[in-house]
Amino acid sequence: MAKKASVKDVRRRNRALILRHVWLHGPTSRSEVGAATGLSPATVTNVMNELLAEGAVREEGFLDSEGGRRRAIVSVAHDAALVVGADVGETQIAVDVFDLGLNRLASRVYPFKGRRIEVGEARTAITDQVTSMLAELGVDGRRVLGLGLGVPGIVEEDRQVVHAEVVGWHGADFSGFGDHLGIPAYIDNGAKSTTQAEAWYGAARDTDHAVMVLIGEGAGAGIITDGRLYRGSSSSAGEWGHTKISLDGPHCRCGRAGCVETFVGASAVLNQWRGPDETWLGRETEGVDAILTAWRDGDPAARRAIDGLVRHLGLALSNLVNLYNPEKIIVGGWFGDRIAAELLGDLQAAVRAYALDQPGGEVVLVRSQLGPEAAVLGAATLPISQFIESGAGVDRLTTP
Amino acid sequence: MAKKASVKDVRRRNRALILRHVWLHGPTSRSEVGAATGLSPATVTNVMNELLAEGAVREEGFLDSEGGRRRAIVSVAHDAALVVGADVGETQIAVDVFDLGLNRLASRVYPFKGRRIEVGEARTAITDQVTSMLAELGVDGRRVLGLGLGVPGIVEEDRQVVHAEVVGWHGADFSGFGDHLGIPAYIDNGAKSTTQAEAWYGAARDTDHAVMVLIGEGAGAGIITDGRLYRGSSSSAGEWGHTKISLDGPHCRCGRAGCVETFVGASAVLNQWRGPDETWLGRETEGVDAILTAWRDGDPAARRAIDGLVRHLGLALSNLVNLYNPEKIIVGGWFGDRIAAELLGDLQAAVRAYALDQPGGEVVLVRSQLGPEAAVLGAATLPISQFIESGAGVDRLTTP
DNA sequence: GCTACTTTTTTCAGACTATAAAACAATCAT
DNA sequence: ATGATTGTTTTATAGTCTGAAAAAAGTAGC
Repeated sequence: MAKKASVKDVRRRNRALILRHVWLHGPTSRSEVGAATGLSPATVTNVMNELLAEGAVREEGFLDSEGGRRRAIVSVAHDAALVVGADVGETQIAVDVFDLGLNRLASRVYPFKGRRIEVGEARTAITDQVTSMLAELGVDGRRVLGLGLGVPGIVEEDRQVVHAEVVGWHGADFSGFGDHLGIPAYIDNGAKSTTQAEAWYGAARDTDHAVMVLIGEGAGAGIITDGRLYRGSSSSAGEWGHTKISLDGPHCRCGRAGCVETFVGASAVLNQWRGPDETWLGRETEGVDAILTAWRDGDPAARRAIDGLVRHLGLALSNLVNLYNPEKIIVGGWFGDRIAAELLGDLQAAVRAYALDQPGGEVVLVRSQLGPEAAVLGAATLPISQFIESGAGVDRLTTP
Repeated sequence: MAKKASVKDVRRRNRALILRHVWLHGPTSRSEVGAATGLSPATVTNVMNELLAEGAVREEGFLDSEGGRRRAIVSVAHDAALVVGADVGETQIAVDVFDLGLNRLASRVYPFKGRRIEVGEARTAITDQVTSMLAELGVDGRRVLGLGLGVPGIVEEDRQVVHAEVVGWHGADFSGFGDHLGIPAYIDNGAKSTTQAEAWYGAARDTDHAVMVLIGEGAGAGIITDGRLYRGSSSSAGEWGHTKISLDGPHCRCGRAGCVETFVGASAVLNQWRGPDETWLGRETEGVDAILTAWRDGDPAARRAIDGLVRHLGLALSNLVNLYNPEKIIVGGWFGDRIAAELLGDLQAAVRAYALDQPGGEVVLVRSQLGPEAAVLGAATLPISQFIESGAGVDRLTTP
């Protein structure tokens, strides 16, 4: 239930409010922060002085005068620390190192195309990459604010345990991960962290209520409510890919039938087109190029397959619309992005047709803005999000 | 986005915290409130004195000593004000008057079985009933804390506009309702307010994450997250009855096809049994008795129909499990209650089979506890909920 | 260069909060 | 009776935001 409040919570919350504004809308000025947050100038000054002293933000230069005293520019102290983002995708693990302004300083990829990856291998691969990248950059682990990890499946938030039936992870334990690197680790479902990235820097900027769907081989979703990621009781909220839209549809890799994935996933659509005999393993992207070309050329089988995709995806999205009533749906993922490029209008029409009038009439479909980068970027937002929401009470910043 | 905080918010929140505990777990004592909320004894005393002075709570007697000073009993000041709950159901409007302890003081029903009710008629009926009930009780409107209204369809919270396609209400305007009665009116979707009642007094007591489904002719749902009703961007969250589990299922009264309602609603199941030629209009409850009897007697057609119901409902519920990961699912509504009485085990098994292992393995299905009373009771919780969450800053209480 | 005005930022006093510690109150056990 | 125990209130203190006043740093006109 709800927790008690004390005066200290007020400061923590207002610190977070101010810090978030500097982070997402900065560089900015004190007066603008005051206007945006509703806090009095006195409080803004007060809090900002704390943040400056702690090295979380920095003053750099002035804005031109508007007839009076110049506004001092405050921005994130980019180089006060580093963050690491790692994303366990469908075919590779990507690890990037960023500064606090989320500028990419280093990037590595660990591919495992065409096979499953075990938990142990994933842990080792990430640890090795981070170690060597930091060594290359000549940086100590203590200068890293945190390591964000995006993984498939359901993440139990407190226990750091991952359940990803479709890749064979049953209760995979990630607790203590990052300990021997000396870096605090944060873990979340990849679709959720990717959604966070689009919410901060992409198509869902300044949107209070949005749903992002990520479609590749599988399908995932992230839900933004009141400007924040909605997690539900144990972070399983949004396991949309395995909600069912048919009692007896195609067989799914989760062991059940009728899942959304089996209708809108890339190879599902390819199989609809050319039948289950032709295997697309390892060359799904070519396949998708091919079907889209065939579709444009009027190939009847491709038409049928794409038409079926639009209808099933429209229906599956309309369920999210009825249940969450978002202002926007962002379509992403490598396959989702290609579909959106060609079919956004058709999809929008299908969603309108299937959803109830009121929520359906208000929702707008858009294509993801950040593309493939969003996943790693999103993972890196995990430590930063934690940093901001906690009110930045961390001593990992190098005070100048 | 998030709002700024000030010291006054601290008080408001802690007042709400204390008041909620007295309301839901009272009668109680100051020390117990302190233990439950985590607040210091000093703060509890301080806040409690305010609430006593304002007439929101009352001291009545003492608990037996446990080896030291006796604990003073504090409880809700039952007769400090009244609340009215009104529920627009599928066949009738029910209006009840309660005291603040939610003891029923008067009750009225306005039936409209077998036809639709217009918005204007509903408004008039409710107004008339409330007026005459208050007159009968000899109470002035100013002594009423508020009027809670549960309606079908989607309620836009701020604008007080209702969209209920299935009963023909398109943008029905309820703003200003209650004004000429001199009573503040609060309106919400009936499934949501009913869920609130079960969360406060019924099967979802002390449960942080629960989903309640209400099944009658149609189907609705209410979602409890972190102990509170989840509303989404404009209160449409939980429009489960018109999510779709088939592309080309039976025709729905909302004008589309494949809706959950068309598989699990009462007459849908009856039609499955005896075919669409036999009409059950006006005698659905008899029909349900009949099919359940036939099912127990082993009638093959009844078996098929009930079996289909279990599978479709299990699937539809599993989608909610995957999306919200509740600890409990409460099955209610007049038809849902009968199904639950007979088939809860089968339903639970079906949900487990269709949902992902992790969320599915944890969820428990239970039958609603409050029965048909829940709807009106839930409507009455709307003003009370508002009263509590606002920190009880209202001058409608008769100070003794 | 000087003055008047504007805009931004800081300082300061005031009003509220929660809390820890101490005091007070009321009861029980011996 | 007396001391221990439990519940409640009082008191002193530290932390919070805010409005008003002050200060800082410009611009514009002359």
